[in-house]
Amino acid sequence: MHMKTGVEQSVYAIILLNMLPEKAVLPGEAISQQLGVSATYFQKLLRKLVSADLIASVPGIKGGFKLKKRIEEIRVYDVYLAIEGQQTLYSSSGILCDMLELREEDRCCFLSDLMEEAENAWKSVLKQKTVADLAGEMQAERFAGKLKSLQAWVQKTMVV
Amino acid sequence: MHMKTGVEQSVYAIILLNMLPEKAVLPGEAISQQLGVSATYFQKLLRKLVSADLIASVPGIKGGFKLKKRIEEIRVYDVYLAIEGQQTLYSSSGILCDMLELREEDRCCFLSDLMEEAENAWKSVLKQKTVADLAGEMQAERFAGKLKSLQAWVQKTMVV
DNA sequence: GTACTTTTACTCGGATACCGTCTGTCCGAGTAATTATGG
DNA sequence: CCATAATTACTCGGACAGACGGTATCCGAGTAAAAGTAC
Repeated sequence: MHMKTGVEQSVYAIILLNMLPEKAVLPGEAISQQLGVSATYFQKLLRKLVSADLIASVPGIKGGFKLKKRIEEIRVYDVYLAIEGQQTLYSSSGILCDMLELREEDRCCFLSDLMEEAENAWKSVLKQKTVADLAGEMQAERFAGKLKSLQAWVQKTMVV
Repeated sequence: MHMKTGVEQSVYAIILLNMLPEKAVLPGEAISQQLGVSATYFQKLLRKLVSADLIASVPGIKGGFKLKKRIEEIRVYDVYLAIEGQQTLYSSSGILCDMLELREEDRCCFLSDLMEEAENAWKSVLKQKTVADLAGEMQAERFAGKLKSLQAWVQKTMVV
């Protein structure tokens, strides 16, 4: 039971894309290189973010990716959902029902109810925080220099 | 990202063991048979519950398992911890630190903090509910007959 | 110079392989009650 | 009848095989800008 690595990668990719000026895009390979992750695999994740309508893609030469929403409108939960899908953390295998030999209409699972409640508590934390909140925490004084380097890299690497 | 099936199995095994009279035990194979799960694999899970001090084992002929704690004192979280271990749901791969080229002492991850907060919210729900609470929900009128059958099976199957 | 073709560098989606973890099986060792054996 | 040995049915822990999902790679197809070509 472990979260996929793609969620972390996606969050920071979105923060990178947020440094782009209007109409500019970043190629997928450049992003993955900056993040230090597998290029071909990360492009699959980028496509998931496109499907989830968080980022937009531009095909062709001078193509790449850019934000579709403002990061203030992208909750961490949205990124999680885009990468992990909407399956629940827990799914009952129906042991209780089998033991009690319940009919179809009587099927129930007290454990499922509890797990659902727990999962909702978990999700609600992820829904309260936006990627903008995280980006804001990076504005601390001690990161200023490195942030500037990153922005310079974006300016240098972006196209159009 | 999915919870192991062993958690559900363990919870209902504990509820079964709770039907035992003092000093009686249930063999591992009988339990797994009642739950309808793989016998050899489930015995591994039972040993995890023993290690976690939730149940006690009696070796030798006429051996088996019985509760070590009262189910009022066993939180669903304890069962989860016994089966899944204490690893966190999320662990940072340090992408942010790598991008900002932070020194060892400056390492941080805002995402980790958020994920930890979310995980704590999730855990707290599982800590609030005991196995006794779940067993109590099974006392509903419509289950009375089947519960009695289960108890009869326990009486028939237990040893000592 | 303009219209057309070719090249280039991207995204897109599927097929496929790798690898770690969860699930499941098997075996030898330890344990304790029962049964068998010998005096 | 009593003490000892063998049998039996469990737990214990490790080794190992299989299934599955996350990770990673590769390829052909589509797309659009740029470069090249013909008139």
